[in-house]
Formats: sequence, structure tokens, C-alpha cells
Amino acid sequence: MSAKKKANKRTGPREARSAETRERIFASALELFRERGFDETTMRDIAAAAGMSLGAAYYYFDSKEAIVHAYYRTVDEEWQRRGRALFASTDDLAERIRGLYHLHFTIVGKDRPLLSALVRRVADPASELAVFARETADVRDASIALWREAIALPQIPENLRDLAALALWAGNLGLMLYYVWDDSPRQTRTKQLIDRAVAALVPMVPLLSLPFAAPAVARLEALLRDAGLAARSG
Amino acid sequence: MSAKKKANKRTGPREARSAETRERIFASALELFRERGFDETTMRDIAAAAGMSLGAAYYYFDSKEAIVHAYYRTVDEEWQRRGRALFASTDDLAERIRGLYHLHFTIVGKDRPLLSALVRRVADPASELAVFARETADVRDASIALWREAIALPQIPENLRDLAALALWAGNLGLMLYYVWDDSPRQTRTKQLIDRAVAALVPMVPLLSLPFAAPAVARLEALLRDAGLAARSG
DNA sequence: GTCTATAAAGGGATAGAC
DNA sequence: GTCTATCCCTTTATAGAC
Repeated sequence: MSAKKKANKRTGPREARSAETRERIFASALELFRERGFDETTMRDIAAAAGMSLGAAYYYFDSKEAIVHAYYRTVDEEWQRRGRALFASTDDLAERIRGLYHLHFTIVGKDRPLLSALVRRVADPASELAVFARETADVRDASIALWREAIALPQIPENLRDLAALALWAGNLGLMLYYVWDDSPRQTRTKQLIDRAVAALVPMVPLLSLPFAAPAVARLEALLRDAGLAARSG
Repeated sequence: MSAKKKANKRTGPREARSAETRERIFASALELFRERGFDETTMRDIAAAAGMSLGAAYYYFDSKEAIVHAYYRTVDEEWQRRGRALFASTDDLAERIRGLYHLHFTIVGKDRPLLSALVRRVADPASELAVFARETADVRDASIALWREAIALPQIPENLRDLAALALWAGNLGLMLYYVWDDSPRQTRTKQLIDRAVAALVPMVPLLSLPFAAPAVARLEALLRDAGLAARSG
């Protein structure tokens, strides 16, 4: 109350200041989540850390969940951007897959407590952050599309690409689940799991390109399409 | 307060009466969950429906989560029991797998709202009901063992059984996720998905028994074992 | 439009009396 | 075992300052 003008740092027009305040809340929240976990951090804590009242914090984020939402989008954007840079650097299938998985955990790195909050919403039909929620459909489709881009190489026949992209996306989901449970130092087990799984599974892909596998692949694709599990951009 | 003795129905020794009270709370809770959903039902509602105070209800169940826990165990017991009856009735691999999946959803039938609450805890590291939680390890191992029993048929070689049982268990997890999201009438899509997935995948199993697949299978098994994902009873 | 201050509803969980 | 009273949290709401 004694220094009301301290937020007036003249950083530009109204919108920019607003975005900056929002960013400040987001950063404070992230810091607190890292320090003491998601559930242990209250909206009051966040507001206080960002130097504002509870009401003001709610003005920028409708709920605590909305902060997780913002985080989710942030991570995805960085992953997409750096993923494409990775594709430019290598044409090796296994390297691209391995790299894309590792990249995800690099980005998410210090935020395991928040990632846990995100992961547990993944299966919740009531959450806007769930895998199958309408609100996340765009990010989901974009992710599957990124995987499809990663494997768009001559050795992968067209008819296999949609199926493979979906499987890789699902694999990332599974790895995230494993990651939040992985209590090995610096989650090295997850990293080893990625390397070994890629090394074990990628060499099996050529088998699926053989003629005798074609009907089975077609059946699986039809099944997933009918189940509504195929990406809409496929 | 006016009729304190009404619970004194003399149904036997203290323990039996206690179990009965617990059962009454559980039944009331289940009914309310079905009617209006899990989040919409408060512990106060449950206590009131069971004819007791909030504090008394908490004496029997440590938390709302504990009620879900009790449900989880109940379902599992029935599934194990009826599953074994199924094995006695058929030796056909596809029928056993199909049957065991369907059985699960038959049992869970009317409890989709509660199942949603259960499913969303599956990925939550903070929940005692999560897939990898210590508290659910016994049920998890028992489930995998049941799957192993289902596929213990001559046409499935020994070295494939652990891997296959784990895959089938994971498949059930995936199907549960699909089920709680399935808004088709009476969840017919889930049922179709089961039938088609079994029909598409079971015929591919013999391929894994061929000699050339042996090293890959061995690699996968080693990988899962090192990742701590193999059942402890394996 | 951005924010403070404050209150209050509603729900999970607990303490301690009876 | 059961109750009442209470705590703490999220969230909504409101009145008003700048």
C-alpha cells in the first residue's frame, strides 16, 4: 500500500503490461511448484509470491488448473520448435525418435512436481487437460503430426506412418507416466528405458513392411479409425 | 440425539456390527456416486445417507479416496473369482481374452462415475490407488497372474507368457481409459473395440513364436525387467 | 482495464468431548 | 464409536481505488 506505483515500470502499452503480470504470476507459480510441490502450493502463496492479492491472481488465471494448462501449452510449443530443429539435423530414424523423446524430458526437466499434476489429469474425464478432452485436441493432433514428420523417411512406407505416429505418441504418454514415478537419481532409468526401447523396437519396423503384414496393419488402422483414435489430421 | 440406541440391532459381536456399519457407508456412497457422480458427492452427503455424522463416517473411512480403494478391491475380487470360472468353461485363447475383458466391464457396469474417479488416480504419484503405488502392488500382481493363467495354453510358448500377460494387463488399463471416455449408448463402442482388437491381434501371436522373433522377445523381456515393470510373481 | 481488500460459501479432514 | 466444532483450502463475489 505504501508503494503502489512499483508495478508501473512503463513497459509499454496496456496489453504488454498485462502479459507481463501474467508472466510474473506464472513464473512465481512455477517456482513454488518446484520448491514444494503442486498440492502444497496454494493460490494465496502464488499471489503473495507474485506480489499481488489473491483476487488479482484469479483475474489472470481462472483457477489453479489454468496455470497447469498454460504450462502444458508452453512445453508443447518449445517441443514442437526444437523438434523441428532436430529433424533438420538428422535423417536417421532411431535418432529422431530417441531425440524427440529425450527432448521432451529435457524441456520438462526441473518441473516434475508440476508434471505430476499434469499427468494425473490425463485420465480424468472431468479435466480440460485430459488426453481426450476437446480443449487439448489441437495440441494432441499437433503432437501426432510432429511424430509423423519425424518418421517421414523413405524406409517407412506411407501406409504405416499414421499407425506408427500414433504409437509413438502413445509411447510418450507412457514414458511420462514412467517418468513421474521414476525415483532413480535424475530419472536416469527413464532415459535408459527410452534408449533401450528405441533400440529394441525400431529394428522390428521393417518386419511390418513385409507383404504378409499388410492385412494386419490395415485391420489395425481401420479399428483405430472406427474407435475415433486416429488423428484428425491423418 | 433423541434415539441413540437405534443402531443397536444386535447383529452379533462388536466386529460384525462394525463391519456392517462400514458396509452401510460403502453402499450409501456407491449409490450417491452412481446418482450424481463422484466429485458432486460430498462426505457430508455420504454420512447423512448412511444416517450418521461426518466424523463417524471418517472413523470408518480415512478419506473419500479410501472408499474408492474399497471399491477397487471389491471389483478385483469378483473379477478374479469369475475369471477363473471362465477359464474352466473354455480353452480357446481368443475367447478367454475376450471374455476376461468383457467380464471386467460387466462387473464395473453401473459404476462409470466411480470408475472415472479411479481411472484419474491411476497416473497420480500422490495417490495410493495409482498403477505403480506400493499399496496396489498386490492387486496388480494378482491381475497379471490372472492374465498369465488365461493364456497358459499349449499354443503359447513359455517364454512369451510373461510378456503377453503384461501386455494384456496394460491393454485392460487402456480399455478402462477408453471406457470412461466412451459416450456411446451403453458404451457399445468399447465393447466393439474389445472384440475387434482381440480378433486383430490374437492371430498375430503365432508370428512371435517363430524362431526369428526370439531375440527380440528376449530383448523386450530384459528391458521390462530392468525397468521394474515385470510382475514380481513372474 | 487492473488491482486491493474482504467476506463468505462449500468441501475435505481433524481434534477432542461424550 | 459417534458427535460437534473447527481448521484450512479453493473459489466466487463484491465494493471500490486508480
